[in-house]
Amino acid sequence: MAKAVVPEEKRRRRRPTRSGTVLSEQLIVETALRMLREHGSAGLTARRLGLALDADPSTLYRYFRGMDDLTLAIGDALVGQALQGWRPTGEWRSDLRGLGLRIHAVYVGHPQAALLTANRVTGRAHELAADEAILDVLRTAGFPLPDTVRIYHAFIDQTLAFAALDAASLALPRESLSADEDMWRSTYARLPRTTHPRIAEAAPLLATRMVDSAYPTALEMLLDGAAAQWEALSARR
Amino acid sequence: MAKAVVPEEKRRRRRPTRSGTVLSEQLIVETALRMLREHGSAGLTARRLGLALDADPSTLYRYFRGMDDLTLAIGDALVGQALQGWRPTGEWRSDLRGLGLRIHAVYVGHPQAALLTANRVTGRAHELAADEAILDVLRTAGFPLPDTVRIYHAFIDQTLAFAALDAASLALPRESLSADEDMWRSTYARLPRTTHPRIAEAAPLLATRMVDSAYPTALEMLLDGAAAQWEALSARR
DNA sequence: GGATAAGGTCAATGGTGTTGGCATAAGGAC
DNA sequence: GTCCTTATGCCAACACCATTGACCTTATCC
Repeated sequence: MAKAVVPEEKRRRRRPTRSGTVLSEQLIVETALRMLREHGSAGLTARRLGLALDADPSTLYRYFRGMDDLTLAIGDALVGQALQGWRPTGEWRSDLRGLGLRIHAVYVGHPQAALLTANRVTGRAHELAADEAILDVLRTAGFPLPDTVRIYHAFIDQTLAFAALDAASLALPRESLSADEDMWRSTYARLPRTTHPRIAEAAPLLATRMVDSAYPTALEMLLDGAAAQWEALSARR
Repeated sequence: MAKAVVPEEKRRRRRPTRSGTVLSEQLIVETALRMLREHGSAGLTARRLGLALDADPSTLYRYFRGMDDLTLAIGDALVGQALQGWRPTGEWRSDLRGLGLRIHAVYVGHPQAALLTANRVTGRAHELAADEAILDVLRTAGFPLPDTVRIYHAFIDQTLAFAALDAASLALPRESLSADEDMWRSTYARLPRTTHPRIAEAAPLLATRMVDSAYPTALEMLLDGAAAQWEALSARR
């Protein structure tokens, strides 16, 4: 077996599978995303994916070096989806806010996939495009290079970190096999006031609060910090 | 086989394994932590853990309901380690800072384990104790219940989210089997200026910056926000 | 000292990713 | 239109995984 995988743009022969479907990198990733949504983040297996595609599992290795490579491709597809149709307005603050919320929203919209990919560095095309876009927004706004890099770092890490965490809390309760079933109701709300008074008094509020994401608030605080820096800069000019 | 696992405090008979070692929940978790550090986050398997303990893999099921249950126990051990020796000073701001940095530090100190556990809700003793402590700090400081819950939510989510992300970037490069090998040097630094000008110009700075964690900065901003709220509160009194 | 059952062990089941060898048909050359 | 090359799908096999039911040994209690 050839160790190297033929890159998508070099593919010429499109031989249909036994049952007639014609494979492609895109079709495989899309099917994988659907399977993740339906079967949970542990439900993506080579055999099942082959079954869903009406193809032998080993065929996947003509398109990806392995399941890990496929995982990275799925992650990059999410980033690409987030960037789709986005255009810079020229106002750095709303541009960053838009990018952050878009990325976060797409990940949260595919929680099972996000769980697998949110803390991976893919190095693939869409991820590079996103990084380039963020850096460009900051540089175009006039931030010096060191500030640009610092803000970029905080921004992208915060976005991805919250995306992963929020995805996890969305994905896990639906995992049919996972034992994490609504821990907030089953455990926290039933703690006796004598041993855990603070949790007990806060339990009702916690139950409603913990469902929402803290990301929008945290993002706005980060943008506030960047804005303050920009003010200091223009004052010194 | 009994479906129920005998809880640690109920264990009475301590029968040594064939090779003489005496098992316990604590010993298993400690061994698992060591294996995670040595073999990476995918290197913790029942078979290998059994081998390391000189016991049959199936013995583990006398102590945990399954590998997932063991994972939660590992996570709770990390939280316990973070809380060990911590005492509230009465100054809410430094108390929260201390708790956040401690939790983050322990997770980052066990990256492979953190990767597995950081976005799980264990509902076990140490996690409950940590939540109780955070809530108590805020309530004792005089925050009303709704504010307490909101700040608690942002604080714990941000801490765990960054812990997971930072752990991932620390753990993956050492994963022997993972293809993610120093992506920043191998891919980002070699991008041509023509297609990715912003990444190209920032590459040297990025390479040094991206190694550090953005958590301390983000934590301080969160505390600033909480302090501003506290000021507004005391002004209204 | 004997009874009881906790807890360690064995063997088996059905799942997983991955690979080498093989067959077949797609598409270029003429 | 026919032939050749080889890309690409398929099959069978391998080594690993978690989990479980039955068995047996021995620590602990009375």
